[in-house]
Amino acid sequence: MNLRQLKIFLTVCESGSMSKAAKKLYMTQPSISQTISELEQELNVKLFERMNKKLLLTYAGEVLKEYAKRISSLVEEAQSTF
Amino acid sequence: MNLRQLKIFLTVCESGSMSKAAKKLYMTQPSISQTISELEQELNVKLFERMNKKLLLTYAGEVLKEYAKRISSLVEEAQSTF
DNA sequence: GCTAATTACGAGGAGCGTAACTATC
DNA sequence: GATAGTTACGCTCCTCGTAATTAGC
Repeated sequence: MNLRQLKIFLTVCESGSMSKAAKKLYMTQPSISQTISELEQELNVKLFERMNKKLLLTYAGEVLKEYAKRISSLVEEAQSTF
Repeated sequence: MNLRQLKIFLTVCESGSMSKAAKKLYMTQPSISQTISELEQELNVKLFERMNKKLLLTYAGEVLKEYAKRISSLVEEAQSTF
């Protein structure tokens, strides 16, 4: 787990789709998809339910999302300090 | 800035030297040194005062250390959840 | 002379893009 | 057939280790 993954995960959560997240982050869809898969494998948990072309956060996903938000804001705060 | 850098920085802070941090992290001295240098360059701030073979945290270093502790513990908490 | 830190450089792996495929609307 | 996601693959760059250098005890 690293900040890059958390940032991408958060963006997917907020935008509701990988393609939208890709645009926001100026990345491609496959890279986003791959990163989410890696994160799921590393944590050994499913973060999204892939249903009918719609991404749905699992409970684990919701939990991680809250951590990701707190961690990211701390990091941004730290960076803006210097 | 990433979690790897923060982890290494914290270990150097806590152990008081790069060589001790290297042992703790099962890494080599040069890798530690390089990572600290990168962090200083990225944040454009000096984190340690190199005096007489002794590493001394600067004020900026102290500030970053606190952020690093909070961020790292959050990350560990998140990881231990899954 | 030994320990600690920095600098230089090369190898291996992570991360991203392109291309191709699958599937849902 | 258009949009969204996954899989495959290659290239680039990051990260680490080894080797060599500098400096303080």
